[in-house]
Amino acid sequence: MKTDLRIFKTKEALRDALMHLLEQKSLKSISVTELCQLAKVNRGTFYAHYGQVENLFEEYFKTIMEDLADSYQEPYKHVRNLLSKDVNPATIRIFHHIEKYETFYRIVFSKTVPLSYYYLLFDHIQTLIRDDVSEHYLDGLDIDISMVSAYQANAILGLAIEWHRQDFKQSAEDMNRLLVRILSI
Amino acid sequence: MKTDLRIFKTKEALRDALMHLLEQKSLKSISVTELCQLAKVNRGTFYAHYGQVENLFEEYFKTIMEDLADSYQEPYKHVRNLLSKDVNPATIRIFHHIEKYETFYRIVFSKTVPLSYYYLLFDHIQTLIRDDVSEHYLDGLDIDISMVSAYQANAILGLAIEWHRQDFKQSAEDMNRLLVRILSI
DNA sequence: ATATTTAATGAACAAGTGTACAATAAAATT
DNA sequence: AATTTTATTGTACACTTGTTCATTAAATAT
Repeated sequence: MKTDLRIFKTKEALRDALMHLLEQKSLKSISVTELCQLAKVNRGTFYAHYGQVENLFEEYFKTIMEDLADSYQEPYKHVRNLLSKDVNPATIRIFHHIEKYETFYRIVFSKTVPLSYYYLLFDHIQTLIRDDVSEHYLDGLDIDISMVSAYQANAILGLAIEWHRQDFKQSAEDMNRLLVRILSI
Repeated sequence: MKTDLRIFKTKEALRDALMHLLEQKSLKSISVTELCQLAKVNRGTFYAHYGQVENLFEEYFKTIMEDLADSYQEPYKHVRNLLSKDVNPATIRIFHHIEKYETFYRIVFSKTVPLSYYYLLFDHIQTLIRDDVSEHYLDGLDIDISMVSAYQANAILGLAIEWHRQDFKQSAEDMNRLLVRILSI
């Protein structure tokens, strides 16, 4: 059962309109009314699919998260585990992923955006890290895997936040090397 | 030059009204109108001081952050540095602080709240940690202190997020021990 | 090709938002 | 105590929000 063509078209029109508006103004300042005017979609139609502008953004979010998963999986083709003290910086791809979607992450890390976006990001990274942690770190240790992965996932996000705060002036390569150095302290 | 008594009174009335409403509903669902009705303050007066309900909450935020600073400073009276591998769990007070203001932190960690609150919290912890890091960790190492403190501050916040997600079922004491164990891995 | 299903539209509603301004009242100043 | 300053009030306005529903139109199924 595929989705009705009309639904596909309206969602597409709304997504395109949102992307255009995001180049000019912040997510929070975009009203449902102006979004629908630009997309040439009835306001009632918008509410039939989404409750607020943020929900529309979250759909776009998911496509980015798929790339994130790919980016994280990538080094596994080459090395055993990621968060060890002797990992090769070149194998970490997460900062390259952020660099690739810089425009997107400037929104996700902006102050006015709801915390839910951060959590979506956090969740993904935590899940990706969880496997690492459980396989390589905690052999036999009685310790909550969720906690350890939350700790390490958010630590990396801390670097991303600081990177954003410093206006992404470092290269993704720099950030990789930095992460590896911190892990080795 | 002290503030006008009238200003003090209206701010107090608004703060009290907000606290009462927060016990019943989420921050996001509180309208300026209902807040002002409860506080018996004209809506125009609210807009003279704050732009939105969130701004009012941020004022309350600051008082909590003062307690956080005290909580963090506390162990310094007893030990050298906090984030070492052999720190005494009893000396870490941050989880106790969160436990003390659990109602507040349930709001700060809730999904619908703006990311700015998280940043306020992050900033405070990062600043508190920065001194630790610069004094004890990086002697002679050429590494960005902001990055290292961002890494470690957010790592701790990762534990707090996971703690919140597990509905604060662990005690603050448990969280302390957990942090120390993770640091020793 | 026609019938059926279902999504989009337009209009209307009560409610909240953000702003403006003259009138009022309360606090600070003299 | 009288005067000046300034915060609060009440009212009004154009606008956005979220919802409802009958009508229209597009897509799917027969």
